Amino acid sequence: METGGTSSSGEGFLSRMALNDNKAGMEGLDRDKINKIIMKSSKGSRFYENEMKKEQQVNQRIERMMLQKSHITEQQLSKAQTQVEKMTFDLDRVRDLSRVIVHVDMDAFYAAVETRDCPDLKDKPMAVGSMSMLTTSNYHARKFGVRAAMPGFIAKKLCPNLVIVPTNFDKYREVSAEIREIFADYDPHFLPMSLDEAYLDISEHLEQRRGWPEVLRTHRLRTNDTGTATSVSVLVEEQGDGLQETVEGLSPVLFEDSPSSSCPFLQDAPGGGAGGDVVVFGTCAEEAVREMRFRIEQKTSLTASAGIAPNMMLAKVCSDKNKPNGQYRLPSNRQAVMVFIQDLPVRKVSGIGKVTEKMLGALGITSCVHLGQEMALLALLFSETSWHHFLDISLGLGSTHIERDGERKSMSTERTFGEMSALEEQFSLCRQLCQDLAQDLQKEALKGKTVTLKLKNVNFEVKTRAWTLPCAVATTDELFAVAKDLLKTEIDNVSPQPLRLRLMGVRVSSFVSVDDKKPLQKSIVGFLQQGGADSSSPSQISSHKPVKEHQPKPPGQTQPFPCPSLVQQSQGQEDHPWVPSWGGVEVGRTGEQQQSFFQRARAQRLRLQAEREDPPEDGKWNVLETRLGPASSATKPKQTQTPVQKNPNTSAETHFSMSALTASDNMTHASTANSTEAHVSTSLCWSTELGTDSLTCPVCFREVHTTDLTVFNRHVDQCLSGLPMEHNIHTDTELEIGSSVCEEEVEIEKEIAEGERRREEGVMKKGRDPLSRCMLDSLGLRLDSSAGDHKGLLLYETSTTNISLNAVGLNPVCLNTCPNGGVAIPRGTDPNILKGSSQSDPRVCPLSPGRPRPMTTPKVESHDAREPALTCPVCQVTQDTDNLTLFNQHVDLCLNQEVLHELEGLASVDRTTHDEKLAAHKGQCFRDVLFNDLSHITCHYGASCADR
DNA sequence: GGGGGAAGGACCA
DNA sequence: TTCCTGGTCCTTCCCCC
Repeated sequence: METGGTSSSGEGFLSRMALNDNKAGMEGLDRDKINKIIMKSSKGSRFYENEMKKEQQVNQRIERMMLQKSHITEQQLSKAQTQVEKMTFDLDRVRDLSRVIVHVDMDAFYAAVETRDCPDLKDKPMAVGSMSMLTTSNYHARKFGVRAAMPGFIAKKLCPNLVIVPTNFDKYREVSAEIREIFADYDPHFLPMSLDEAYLDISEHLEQRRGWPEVLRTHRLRTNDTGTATSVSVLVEEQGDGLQETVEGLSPVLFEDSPSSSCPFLQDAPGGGAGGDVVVFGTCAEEAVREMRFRIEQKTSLTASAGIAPNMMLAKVCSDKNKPNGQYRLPSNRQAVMVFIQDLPVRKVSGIGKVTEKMLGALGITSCVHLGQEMALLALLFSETSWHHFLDISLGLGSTHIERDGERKSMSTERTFGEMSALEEQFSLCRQLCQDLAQDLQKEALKGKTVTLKLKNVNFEVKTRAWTLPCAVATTDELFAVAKDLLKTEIDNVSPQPLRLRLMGVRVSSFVSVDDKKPLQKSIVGFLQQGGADSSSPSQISSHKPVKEHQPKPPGQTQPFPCPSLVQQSQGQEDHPWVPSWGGVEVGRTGEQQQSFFQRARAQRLRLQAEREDPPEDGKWNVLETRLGPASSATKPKQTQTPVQKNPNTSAETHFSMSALTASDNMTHASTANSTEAHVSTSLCWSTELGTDSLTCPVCFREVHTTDLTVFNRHVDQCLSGLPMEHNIHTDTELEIGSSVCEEEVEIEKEIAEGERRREEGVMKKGRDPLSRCMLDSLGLRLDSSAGDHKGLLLYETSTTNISLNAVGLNPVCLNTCPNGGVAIPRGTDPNILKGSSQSDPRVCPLSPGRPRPMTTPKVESHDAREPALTCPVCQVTQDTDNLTLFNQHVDLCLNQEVLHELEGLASVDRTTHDEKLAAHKGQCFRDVLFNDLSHITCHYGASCADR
């Protein structure tokens, strides 16, 4: 078949942009004339330039292929031929011709619906879509070369009288639902491919149908207002197994010459078509399909075409054979299939697009018969997957089993727009997309681990950037936390030039296993964010099973952020949906917002999980700083301690440095001294105060008498690190004081490193984990020597029980003896936050001195790890297992129940009172704010930290 | 060398 | 002036084990 792909490169235009007339109603057009108009309209545009680039890439691919072909020896070819023949024999032997598969496709669906609802359009060339893009066109328009996937403005040049009707998907969905009701009568498990198309396996229906009395195959003809019948269906007798081709009347909606009332067979309908009022259909496959199409037409006034064949691939091709308003049956025998395949152009086969067509064309393959002849060559030039597919096609093989309820692999949303360069707009859109996607995910109760950002710049170059997390995410904030970092990376990559976008999309994939698809548990974080954008959204912190997953390394320089933050945004961002959260306070026109301790702790947990799966190369566990990946130079992330740069596109009021966007990720980062480490500073840039001689620290709320943003940022870093009040720095000269804390951290790190080293050497004993000791020491707490081999985790945050205890490295032995009697704080937690309590009694919450621990998890009275039975510390029921994994799962479940219970209790928290108390804390140190924040959780126990 | 993630692209409706 | 959207699958490259 002569196609635009194989012959037009020398004709002065791009073959990939040439008219694709591989569509019903487009036969016999003046392709040259149409192509000239298309090229004239497109040439010089960015789109055209990009298409040219793509065309060159395909040409290069073909060149490489041809080069490869020239090196193939006779021996190789002969060997491949043997392989192909063997495989052909095997495939033929198991060929399944027993099923009757039907592919039904509505004729020019959207256009037909619009024409039905507006009969004036019937005689006019029309298309559905916009000046930017058409989704479909009617058959009048196709005569001008106007087709789906063509920009409206080009279509207008081809056909100046073209009427373009905007899409109305709600309407199409309604009609689609009506059609699907009919499909279900023939195959309750039919497979819808889109609103207007479906595959059905009618084998079972046909078996039943053979025994049906005539009355069950009789359908009444709907009449219009004038009493004339509207059907255009044709009835035919069964004709054995020969090829049957039946072209019928055209759609009454689409075509003027619809032979509706004059249809002769209605009077002479075989099998008892009674007086033109009713139609009786036969029992064979064709009759069943005809009946289906008849009913569709009677119900919707729209026509459908259908293909009947022994497999899906052939059925699809057959449905196109007699379009519109026709059907074609390919008999179920090998000979008929092979005859049918012989002259079939490869492009007609679903799965072979313009690129594959062009590549095959370069090898002289245009029809399926060539495909079979050159299979040995194809086996040497294409991947196994590809040539196996080609072999199937050449033999007329396809799927005979309609895959029902196929599992969704990904979900995404994307938007195309005019050029967008302003950062605020980009981040705002990014958040909007995340929000839309989160809603969609919620509808299907899905959560995924891979978040992908798709960007198309004004030159039509598409980039995708993905990040895979250790646990599944689904909420707006979680998605945005990742997406915004990916976006920021791309912005940085082109900086100082703006990122000029025309499309942005967000996708989630790597959905968690079916077991985890149960309705998502509401987390406390989500709960506390009532009033936020998706307060009802479930949170996806939960990961019952310990995640055993390889944490990918950043893909080279293009991935400056190995683990995008998962720090939640707080509420109150309506004015600036993209405004980042950082350090517990958010700044912007929306004012100051508190970020909960749990949000930060959660980010730490995620980091901890990541580290547990993939320890840093140097073998050290980061306790005090946010590690952003291996420190190897090849993958070392960018330093993003960005100085404030006034963006000319944004007002001073709304401008934020990009560094602020990631500040929240690094809440616990305490060391600003170690500049050689790959980390992101918690620098904050607060341009609302640019131009004044002092800046107010959003952590301690004090004025810092400096206009040097570097100095100011360092101050904020220090505050965020949780330094005691007396060490806070409020002038330029005082800044250096903070370094003493860094030394302390270095000491702790050293000890951790030593401990890890010793552990690796096998000299460590249970309960002597240096990290635990270090943490405890730093807290002034004592480690119970019987605590078992918990990995340095001291616990007190109770609300995160939807993180598996396993995931944070705590086993039931630890649970039993852990001074907190319950839940872990990941080891990444900043000890400085905990220090202030200076508690020596491990049974007392360090955050709430003098108060009982908030965690009410009952302790196990006695336990011996050697005993086969373990008693659940939550429900107190002895479990009939000695398998710790199973036991842990049970404890997880119990704890989750507890959390749900707690959530109910939380609902009664008096937030107003709390907020008032919080306001009173202004001016106090950040640690106080954190403690106060915790009162959100604890006050329902009657032990609010704020009361102290 | 195999497995798996990331990125890009082909293809479809 | 103006060229979509949402999804799946495949290929290639690269890193890690």
